[in-house]
Amino acid sequence: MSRYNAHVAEPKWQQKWQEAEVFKATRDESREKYYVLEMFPYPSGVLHIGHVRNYTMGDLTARYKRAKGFNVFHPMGWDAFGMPAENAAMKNNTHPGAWTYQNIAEMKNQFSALGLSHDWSHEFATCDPEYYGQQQALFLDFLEAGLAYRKNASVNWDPVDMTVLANEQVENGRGWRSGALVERKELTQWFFKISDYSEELLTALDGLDKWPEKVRLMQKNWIGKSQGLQFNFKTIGAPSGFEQLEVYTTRPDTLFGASFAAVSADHPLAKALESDAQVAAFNATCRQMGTSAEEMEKADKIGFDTGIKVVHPFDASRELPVYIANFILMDYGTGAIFGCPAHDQRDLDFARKYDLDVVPVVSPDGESYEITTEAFLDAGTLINSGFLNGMDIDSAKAEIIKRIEKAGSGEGKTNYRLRDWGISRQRYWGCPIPVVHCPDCGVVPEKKQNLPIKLPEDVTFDKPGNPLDRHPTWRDVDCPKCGAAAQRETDTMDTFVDSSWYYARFTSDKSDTPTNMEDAKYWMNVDQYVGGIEHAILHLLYSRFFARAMAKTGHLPESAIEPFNALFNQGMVCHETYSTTGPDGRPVWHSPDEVITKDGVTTLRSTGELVTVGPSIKMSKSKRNTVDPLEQIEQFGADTSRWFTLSDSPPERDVEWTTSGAEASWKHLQRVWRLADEISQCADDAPKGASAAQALLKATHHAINDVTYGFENFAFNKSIAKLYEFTSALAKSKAGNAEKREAMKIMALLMQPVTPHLSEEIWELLGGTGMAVNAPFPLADPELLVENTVTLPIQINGKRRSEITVAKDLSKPEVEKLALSDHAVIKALQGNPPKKLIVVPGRIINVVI
RNA sequence: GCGGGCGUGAUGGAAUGGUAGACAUAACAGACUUAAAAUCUGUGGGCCGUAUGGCCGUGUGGGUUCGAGUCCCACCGCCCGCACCA
Repeated sequence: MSRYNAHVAEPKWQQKWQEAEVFKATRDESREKYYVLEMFPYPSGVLHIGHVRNYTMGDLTARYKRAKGFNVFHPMGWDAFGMPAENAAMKNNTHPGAWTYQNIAEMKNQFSALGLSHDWSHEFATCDPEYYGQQQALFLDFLEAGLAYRKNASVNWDPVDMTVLANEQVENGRGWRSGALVERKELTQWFFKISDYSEELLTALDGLDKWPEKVRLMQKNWIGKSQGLQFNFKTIGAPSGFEQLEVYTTRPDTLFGASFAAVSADHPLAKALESDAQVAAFNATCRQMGTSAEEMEKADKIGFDTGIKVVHPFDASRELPVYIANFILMDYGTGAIFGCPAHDQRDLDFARKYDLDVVPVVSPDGESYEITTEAFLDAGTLINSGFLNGMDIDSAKAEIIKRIEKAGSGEGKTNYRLRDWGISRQRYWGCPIPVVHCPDCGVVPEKKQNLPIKLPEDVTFDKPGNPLDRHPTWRDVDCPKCGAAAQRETDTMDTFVDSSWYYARFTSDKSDTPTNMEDAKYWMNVDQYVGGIEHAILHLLYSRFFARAMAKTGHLPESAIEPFNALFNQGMVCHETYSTTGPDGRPVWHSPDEVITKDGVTTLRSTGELVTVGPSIKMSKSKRNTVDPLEQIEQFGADTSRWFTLSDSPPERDVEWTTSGAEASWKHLQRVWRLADEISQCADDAPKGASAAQALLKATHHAINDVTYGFENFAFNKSIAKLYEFTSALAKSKAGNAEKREAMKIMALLMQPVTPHLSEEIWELLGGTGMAVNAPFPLADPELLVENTVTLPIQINGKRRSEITVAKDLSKPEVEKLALSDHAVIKALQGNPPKKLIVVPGRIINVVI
């Protein structure tokens, strides 16, 4: 009996697949395509166990769909720009490019060891000039279409990394990489006009029915649509140019409850008043305030009374004080509000502090009442509100908007939280923004024939900041328009730009335009996208915007504006933690291979010291609870890792990596191999018994049916469970060897998307035609899934008491008769008729007494 | 604060409103073995009972239903996202 040796079999089959180019996809209009894509990795140089899970799931889908007859497109590439390369360059005195391409080479080897069915012929890295040159072409088209523009904006500035950070890269007021306190800074930056698509990006979410509900909701909240009224107050005592103050509100119905107005410290009015030292000092205080969650929780509402008043639009006798307040955001609405303390908690807190009026204008019962410490936010009837009295909130909103619009001092307005996407980064290792700054012509787009604008090779990272900025021979150029001495834009693009269209580039990666319409029409959209939930908003929202912008500029068909038909977010891989107590009383973490568990006691291998076993949490370097996928492959082979990451836990949930679980997977695969080996060594004898053969056939088709269901529905753990069952059934079967051989061949094909190498070995051993990877996926025969008899549980008053086995299509009256003659039922009825008798055909019987 | 999700054996988890705990892990017992490993077989929610069997059981309390892990209401706990968004 031979033992299955993964270390020999796996490289062998990987090579055979490669030689036969089985995963190479070519456009073929006569076949239905299926585009499977996993979020492409950052080439850190190290394959993580999380990659294994992500790419195994995508690979399973790709292999399964291939076996189902689809023309599967499964490309792979590298998200290769970004700061780690610059940091490595600084640390090791290398070039970011050299470091990156070295990592790519290493990671590609590690990926191939997993036996993934990628079509590498489309491979690119986003740092290839052929890729980012096309990205520059897209930028120029976006610029021409008005989708890219430059403006002065207040941005998050990381003083250590010396670059702008996106809002999401700021955590608790600190730069996510450097940990430095982030500063607000006014800079002229490039933006993409994603806000043009706010409404469309929101409404189109409804159509993404194969996306997780959670992701759609997160995007919806992120876009943050609100409907309200934007209008002008007349001011009294304001500086020249500020005769009016424009505010935004979603509660125009509460206008009669207004007791103050407030503006942001960054509002033009607040700035105009800064000649007053007190105002300047107050504004400075506001700007310094932390933006972290706890700080905001604790922060008091503070305000500065400017002495300016605004006049109530419907009661000229009422004048409201205008404050500068720390809780008003400049970049939402108009940066100015009116405060209605009775119906807004913040306004109430503020009013209590500065002793302002609190007048309820919405009442639950139509009667007036006192507001104490909590604002009233529910629905109700308008009171204390002149012409609005007696109306409900919606009518009152409509009425106010109507009157304000009639008076010409404002209009109903929809606002979105989503802001334009700032893409300028003061970094070297990114895609250069292809424009030139000319003293005479201003901002001049680079000519397309000059693309790509390549990054210079001769750069140093011995100083902080952007090396492009201090690279005169690269920076100083002639103006493309007038030829005068000018300077290149030295900012590069946010790396999220790179990943916003790579899926489209894969469809025609050699094209000298960003895409090729014919290819894009055939291959787009991505039918199944697989990746982590951490990209729920940014990457996926940016990609949705990009696809629309590319359609508008003629680079994608209209049908591809939602680039990902289906999205799946896989869970993380977790592991127990192991710690001992160090001399300073703090925990010392140990890696899984440093400890040993025997008889339920976990100790250190080296010293025998007792180890505290912590809960299973996300693998991280700091807790040292990582397992190295390469070591796992070394020990058990890739198929075992693939099998284990898919078993036990549902794909969307976190999976716990245990040594025993990995070993058990390995043992099971060995068992399958042994079974196949035994079958291969027996002559095909005459059928032993028709009933055993029939039972095996039925078990086989149930397995086909159930495994298929799991593969189709991202319930891979259930498919694995069914494969375990099928293995047991086959091992115990008394059917003849010919029947067992057929069952085992079907087993190999069912397992092929999960354990492709082992499947090939078994397929070959049992004389399958060609390679298993090219064999069609088995199809269940519906005839073999139905049973002739069915066992019906009998409940008495909803509790299971007995069961009867009857013919599948026995009539309901017959079943009732049989049920009533069951010994448990007779005993329970004691001669009385049942109150009710429920028979659910093929399911259950319930006797109510 | 707002929004969303989840609570099932020692553990990961199964269960179109219809026999709760499939499958797997850990554990225990047995077979094989001089022994171990490997392999195979079996037991496996709790309590009572020799047993047929009975009672209880899916975070807690209620409800709908012939029947609830599943649907509805309230509460408790945990997790995630957003957060001074007017």
